[in-house]
Amino acid sequence: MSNNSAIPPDSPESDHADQSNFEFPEEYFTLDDWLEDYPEANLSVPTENPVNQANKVNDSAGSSSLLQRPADHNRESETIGERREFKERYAFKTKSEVEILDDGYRWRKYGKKMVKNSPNPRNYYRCSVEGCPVKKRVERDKEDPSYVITTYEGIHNHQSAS
DNA sequence: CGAATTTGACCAGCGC
DNA sequence: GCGCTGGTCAAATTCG
Repeated sequence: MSNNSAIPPDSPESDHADQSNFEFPEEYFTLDDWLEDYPEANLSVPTENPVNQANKVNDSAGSSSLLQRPADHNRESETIGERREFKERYAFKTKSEVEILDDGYRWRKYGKKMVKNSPNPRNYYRCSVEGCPVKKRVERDKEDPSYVITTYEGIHNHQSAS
């Protein structure tokens, strides 16, 4: 953690469940930032090259630029010998007390696992809507339990159902 | 009653 | 070849 300078003292977690105008907390990090703090994840996570991945970078006030659909982010992986199905992956680090942030979609927990990188368990969620290949991975920060790392994987192909 | 959640076990991939 | 970590599924349970 060396890129965070301004942390809002307020954490809207149970303020309101408005799926139509849902907004991510002001404090969040991109996958790139996440990998900076968790270089080990880069080794385990089959992500692409983090070098040209900085196309969705934000400066400080860009809050909705990351919330857009990752349509421009999907691309086939070709690289190294074996081609693997590239999947859209978005990691956000938010300051929340609860990991069940209502983002407008219904998530069904399908697994819990304890990772070695953190003393905290990692929760696996999946979209309750059939046909939605979207998966969500929620994990608490190993140093700051107040922070929650939410990793979205996939794209919703249906309207927000709640 | 139905759906969602829980925990445990199993499986797969990768490393050594 | 074996071990480890991570991920997923399944069955049982609980809540609404």
